[in-house]
Amino acid sequence: MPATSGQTTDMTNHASDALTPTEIVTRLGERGLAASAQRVAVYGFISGMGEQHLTAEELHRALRESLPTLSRATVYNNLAALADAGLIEKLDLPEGARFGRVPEPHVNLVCRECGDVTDVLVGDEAVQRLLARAARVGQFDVSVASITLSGRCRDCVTHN
Amino acid sequence: MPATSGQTTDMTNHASDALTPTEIVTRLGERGLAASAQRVAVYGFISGMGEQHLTAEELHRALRESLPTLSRATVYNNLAALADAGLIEKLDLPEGARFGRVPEPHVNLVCRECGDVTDVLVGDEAVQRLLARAARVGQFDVSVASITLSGRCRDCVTHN
DNA sequence: TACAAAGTTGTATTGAGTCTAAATACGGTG
DNA sequence: CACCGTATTTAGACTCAATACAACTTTGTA
Repeated sequence: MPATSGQTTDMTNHASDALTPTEIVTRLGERGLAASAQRVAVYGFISGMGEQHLTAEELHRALRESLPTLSRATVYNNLAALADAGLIEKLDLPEGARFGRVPEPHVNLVCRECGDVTDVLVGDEAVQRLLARAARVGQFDVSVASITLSGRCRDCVTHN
Repeated sequence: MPATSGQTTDMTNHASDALTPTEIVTRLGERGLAASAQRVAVYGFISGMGEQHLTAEELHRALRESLPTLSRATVYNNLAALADAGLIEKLDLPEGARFGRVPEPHVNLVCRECGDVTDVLVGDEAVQRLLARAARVGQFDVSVASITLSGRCRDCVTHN
């Protein structure tokens, strides 16, 4: 199964909306996170990544090109710290976790056949109301919300 | 971290709405799944489980009491088959997958501190409309939808 | 600059989930 | 009911994403 095809393309990372180094340092400071070179690199890379969702290993490989001594543990540490702080999104999928930037409220579409993960933006109000109600009824202090649909993407439906 | 506390209590499995053996066999047949003793046991156990969500290992341990030779692989095989058929729900969480019965449209609340997983039923229409829109916009053939909130449950908020 | 707290590194280790090949059970057919 | 092809089960070996550890380095602050 080509579980990861579709995510690994175009690692070149020059999306127009990548954060500037200054913005990155500021945001980290706001959450009480130190601005180590490694953390800045991880966050910067993801913030300029587009809609893709990459695995920790893929990010490690990509980041090692500019930071050759970057360790696997550090990548995992920082992904956890950034996700806890709400600066990036962590997706728990059957084949392992994937990480991406945090866009507007959205729904994740995961294709079971090709493994592709895409986002669909949805109207704010509907989601917010739904989630707020669930949190209230369940007496829950929500920190992260995640909506995921799994099935077959358009390409896989038409092709097979 | 007591990651699994709260799920492992009361394995005794006598919820009032457990399916009868006949119902189980029928439902399996409808989806083209053979009614092996092991599969019937797995499905039967989960259908009578209440709102809990257990790991594959927890289910394996519980089921072994009545089926001592039941292998780990078989539990995994059947959980995958049942989840694919939509007869049970699979939840991909950071610490591993958990399985439960499929109730009405609902939101899963996952506590990061005690690991507890609970469901909140939500009005059908709101969710359905939201998911339908996402599927249409993303040109996606949906088979499973999952809404998960993570944060702190009421007990953990008041206790710490 | 100096110091405690936070972060990093590389390696060893864990453990959920998968794979394999041989044995067995299922369900339809004559 | 006896048969056969297919699906399923089993036990154990194996994979590899993710974590733990302990020594070392950097960051933020006074």
